[in-house]
Amino acid sequence: MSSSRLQQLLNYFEDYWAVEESTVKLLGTCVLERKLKRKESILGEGQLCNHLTFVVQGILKTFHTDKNGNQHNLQFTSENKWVTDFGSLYNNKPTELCITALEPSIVLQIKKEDLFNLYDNSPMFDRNMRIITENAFIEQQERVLQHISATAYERYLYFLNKYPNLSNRISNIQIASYIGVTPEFLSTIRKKATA
Amino acid sequence: MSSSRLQQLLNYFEDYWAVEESTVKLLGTCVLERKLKRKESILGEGQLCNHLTFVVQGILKTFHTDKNGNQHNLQFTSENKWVTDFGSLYNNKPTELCITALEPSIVLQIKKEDLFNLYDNSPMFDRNMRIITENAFIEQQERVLQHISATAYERYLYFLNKYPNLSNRISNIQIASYIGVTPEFLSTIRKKATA
DNA sequence: TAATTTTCTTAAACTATCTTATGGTTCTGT
DNA sequence: ACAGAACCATAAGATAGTTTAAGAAAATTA
Repeated sequence: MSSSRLQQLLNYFEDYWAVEESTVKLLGTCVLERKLKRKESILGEGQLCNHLTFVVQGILKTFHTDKNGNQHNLQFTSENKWVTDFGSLYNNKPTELCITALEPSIVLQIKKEDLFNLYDNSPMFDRNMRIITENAFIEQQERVLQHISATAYERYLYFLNKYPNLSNRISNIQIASYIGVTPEFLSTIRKKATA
Repeated sequence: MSSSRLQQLLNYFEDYWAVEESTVKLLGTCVLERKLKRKESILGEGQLCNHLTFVVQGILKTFHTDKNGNQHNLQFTSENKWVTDFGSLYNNKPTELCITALEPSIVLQIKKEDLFNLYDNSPMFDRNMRIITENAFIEQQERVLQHISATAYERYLYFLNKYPNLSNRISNIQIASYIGVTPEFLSTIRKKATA
């Protein structure tokens, strides 16, 4: 795979801690590169999630399809962010989520076994993943708070403010699904927002 | 402090991994016990969160007060669960949350400095906290999914099903605040649920 | 145990959000 | 560059949830 993409991952880690040479080597041997077309998935409903995925370029959406066939976006993952289904990855349970590229994308993936190996061989890698997960938790908690306390209009403004670059790259249908309203209602919200 | 309460914490950890003797000692020196009356708080809005807290007995609620003075419950923490404000704890930011006892409670607390010390001296403790955080993340993600895809009635049934013991100990006002509706509307939901 | 506070319910009017439908616009793959 | 698909706006009628108010039941405190 392109060494520049591995380098992007290493640069990312270096923002958190001084990566040991042994860990750099380990990553070099186990990191897999994958290119995705628009609409291509790296995880589908009912499958086992076997990878931790780092987005080098592009945007992925993580969504759930309910019993009526409606999709609900849990998360967008863009450059230098991680995505996986922890529940499926750690508990060997078939996933109820689907992870799909919204744009042509490039990702790096670490297989489950290799991930556990990294945890065991690099306490700093382990710690780093704890910190990343803590930050992800804070973000989810903030989202829950919004849903129990804010109106759809406020949630939309918050999204625009927090992800200004994403809102230009993602269709309103995807954004509507993320903030939890119908595309039609987002349309009326947008009129109000620009008035 | 009562050694039986420290023992409860150690038993909890032993479910995850074989705790090293050195870590047991460290915990013995740094774990603080605190008794809480009903309505007493361990964290108030605007303060810095300096502790990780383990509930030995009782129930705590973590809530946010919005600009209109309304409270919104993010989390209930009962026996053998952890609670803290990660955002405030790690980033030294004043918290926007409040953590308050719903019942007379007993908690064990680890100060921030002691927590970091534990992370450094026990990679297994560090790892354990990663796993606990991952599980907390999964739970929050499930909540977000519910709010973007399920109706208040469905969220209530889910809560009853997931926390059957909590729903008997907590007032409906607190539950309404947790699932994100007014107490009045929860009342109409309940009528439907028992019909 | 009595007094006080908190909780739960009901109902009516009101607001936010959804559903369905229609038509024009903009993307996307070939 | 074209054809098909996906996207966006608008509007009217339906549903979900809130607000306000008031009274009864239950829990807490003195």
